[in-house]
Amino acid sequence: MPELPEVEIAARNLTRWLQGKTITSAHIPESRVLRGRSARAITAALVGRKVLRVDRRGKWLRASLDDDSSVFLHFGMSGRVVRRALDAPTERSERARVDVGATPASRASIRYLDPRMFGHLSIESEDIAAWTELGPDPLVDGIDTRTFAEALGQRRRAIKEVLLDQTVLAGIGNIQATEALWLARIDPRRRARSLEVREVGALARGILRSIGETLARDASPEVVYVRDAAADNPFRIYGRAGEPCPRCGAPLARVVQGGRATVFCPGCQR
DNA sequence: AACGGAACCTGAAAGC
DNA sequence: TGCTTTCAGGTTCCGT
Repeated sequence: MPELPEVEIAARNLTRWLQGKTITSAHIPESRVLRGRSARAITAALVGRKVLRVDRRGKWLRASLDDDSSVFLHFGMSGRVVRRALDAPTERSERARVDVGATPASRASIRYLDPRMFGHLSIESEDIAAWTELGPDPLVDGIDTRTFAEALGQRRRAIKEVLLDQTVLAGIGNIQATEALWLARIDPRRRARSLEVREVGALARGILRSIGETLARDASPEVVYVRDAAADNPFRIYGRAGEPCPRCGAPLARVVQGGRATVFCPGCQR
């Protein structure tokens, strides 16, 4: 379930699990998530390498290894990383596994799971275009309103669709775009270039707020009681078409833009 | 160049 | 209950 906040959590976890550690073994079956090299070649390139650091930009992860190569990982729609005991059984959706740790207490198995296989995993000697061509990352770089406004001013498409373009801002997905537009009271169907400067500012704040709240929630999962219905969907309007707008009470509407569902409030998003 | 739509996949939930 | 349909938080490619 990966937009920027989830990938940021994964980056923090991978840093804790892998930074400074040497990969003692790797188990990688052939699958379509692997790019450029065979499973066998990727496995061989990983074993014996130390992980120097893990970085995130947008929805991409980059693990720098001690031979100047890097692992690039993208979660697609259904990717995630987990830590398991060394002897935990292989899971159906397991696409890659590396084992680390020199001492018995520190040994662990880090696994990339991805049932739908829309993700990407590759080893590269240079940064890939998908990484270098990303726009500013809201968490890493912040959002400069002037730069953002200039980018939006060149686009004729709907603002919602433009927010999903990773070269404008990196890391925004369907949920964050939907939530941020609601926070900013902007109709997702408006052309990007039609936004006033103050609306661009409101949108930038909405994006940072939505990402920040999702991140805080994901980083400190509260105990959720089974009977608590709100636990299912923590978002303000995403996935809530037909329900009353939490701000003005009008029924939330659903439209499809660029093949993706958009929920918005016809009452207070203008 | 820019746009809409299809394609790539599996699995969970909703519908009948 | 069980089969069928729909939908999913992403990206890329293809034809217009």
